[in-house]
Amino acid sequence: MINRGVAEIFYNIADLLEVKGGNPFRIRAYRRAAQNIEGMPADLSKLSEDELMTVPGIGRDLARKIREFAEKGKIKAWEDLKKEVPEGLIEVISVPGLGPKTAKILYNDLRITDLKGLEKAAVAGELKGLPHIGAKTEKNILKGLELIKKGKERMPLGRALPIAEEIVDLLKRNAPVKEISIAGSVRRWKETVKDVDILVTSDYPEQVMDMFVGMKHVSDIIAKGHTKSSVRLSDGIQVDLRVVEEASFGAALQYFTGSREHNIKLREIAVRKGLKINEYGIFDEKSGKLLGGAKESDIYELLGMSFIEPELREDRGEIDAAFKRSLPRLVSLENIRGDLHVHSNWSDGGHSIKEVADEAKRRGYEYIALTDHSKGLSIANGLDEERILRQIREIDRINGGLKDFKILKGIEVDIRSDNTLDISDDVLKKLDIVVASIHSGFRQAREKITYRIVSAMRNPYVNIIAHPTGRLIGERDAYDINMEEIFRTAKQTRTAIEINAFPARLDLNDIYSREAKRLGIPVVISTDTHVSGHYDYMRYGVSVARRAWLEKRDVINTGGYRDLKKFMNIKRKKSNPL
DNA sequence: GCCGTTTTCGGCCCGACTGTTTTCAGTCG
Repeated sequence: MINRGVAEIFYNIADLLEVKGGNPFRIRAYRRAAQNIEGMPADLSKLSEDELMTVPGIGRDLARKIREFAEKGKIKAWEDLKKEVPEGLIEVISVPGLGPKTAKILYNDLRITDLKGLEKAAVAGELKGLPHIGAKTEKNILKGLELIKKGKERMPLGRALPIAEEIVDLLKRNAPVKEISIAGSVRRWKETVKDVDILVTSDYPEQVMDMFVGMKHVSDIIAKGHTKSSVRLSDGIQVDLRVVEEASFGAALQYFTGSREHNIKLREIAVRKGLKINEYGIFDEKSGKLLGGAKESDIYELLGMSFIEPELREDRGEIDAAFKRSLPRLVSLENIRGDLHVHSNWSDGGHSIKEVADEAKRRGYEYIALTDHSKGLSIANGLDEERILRQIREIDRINGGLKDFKILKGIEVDIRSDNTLDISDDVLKKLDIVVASIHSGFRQAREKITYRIVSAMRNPYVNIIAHPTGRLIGERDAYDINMEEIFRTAKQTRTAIEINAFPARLDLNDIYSREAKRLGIPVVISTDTHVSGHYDYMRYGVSVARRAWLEKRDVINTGGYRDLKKFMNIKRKKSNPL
């Protein structure tokens, strides 16, 4: 799989060209190609030049470069470019407020080629006096350098969304706002985000801005204007607030939700139709007449397409589908009828089985699968065969006292490093549902780790593979596995793949989940709940499914208890024809 | 560098804010 490598090279070429001051559209072309490659589950190295050219954003030239990389492991044009431009300059333009033009001046006039040199010159006060650089800019550059040292780049959605919701709540209560909405990548539920965007309408924009920049946790006011302000909170996250007129709210919401690529495409289409879109509305190009923009749907309607849900706005085919009126009806949180990955205090959960069940029922679920850890995870007090049998009896007893709710007897069985499961089939077959997952040996070779998962799926009692790639966002990469083979086996064996809703996991991710749907592989969305508050994470799991274009029928736990039992039995019957 | 029911060449989204500037360039989203 060379996709990741190629995408990184294209991003790098774009950065180098930017520092060099290249054609901005050429730079955009590289970034767009890189982004599209990242969103592709198919292995690039297996595609011919002509096949590559069918990928949006890849033409003859980039197709050749990809083939070159696939065959020789390097790209000459990139090697040449690297010789030409000092690589440290890429870091230099990563300093907030410092762009390619300034970097060029710094390089030409002061021979600054990296962050170290930049800091030295800034501290010495050598920057001010250069064209377009004064004392204030120099100070801002020093500030930006500090920020980089703290290493605040992208943060997981699980951290950004609660912050966004808190600020929305604060503004609603304390500022004269009318309409208010989260926008940006948070509204698209992107798994990591760079900043938080909030949009409001108000008759008193100045008051809203004052209130906003005066919030308790604001450590830095980056900008403050009539319609737009930006602050940095003490934990490093940047929050942007925009105030618009009510007549523009929809257009602004559309615009500030992005993604950038999605918006650029829409605007290009608008231009071709003699229309103009900006954050204030959608206009007739010639007369300048406002045609719409109070509602977000105005934009899509006037372009002649279906409304596109924010989660789909990544320029991954949604615009074509919206024109053809063939967008999916996305699965929603309300569709979820139970949680199939839940822990109790029998292993490392925080509550008793009864408490875990009561909480799920209170939230409107019809069932849960109790899937405590198995003995391989001794650190989590995993269950051995004997305790599993005891737990089965205990669940039967509790189920007897529950109305309109079922606890499925399950286990999160450990797939050991030697491919075996750590619980015998004799015990697994007594359970309603078996979830299998890897908790050790992450660094094994690709073939080996793939084979472990494939072996688990071939076990007739294993229904679901939990957190299939093992990644922890921002902490640990996915283990090196052959997803194609895993998907193939999942399909053959009728084993479901989990979208683990834990915000640090979101595993499968959106791209693989979309591929799973394309291949017809059953998907479940589960929270991996350890304490009752974790049930709240379901919305993150659903967001991954929505970003993957999944519909209700693609997700097993949107069905009722009977459907669920039916799904589990298909595999057992298939494996045991008698 | 990509792309085409206007185009195989000449386009390529659009505006806010800051800081350095007397009218605008640079950066950002």
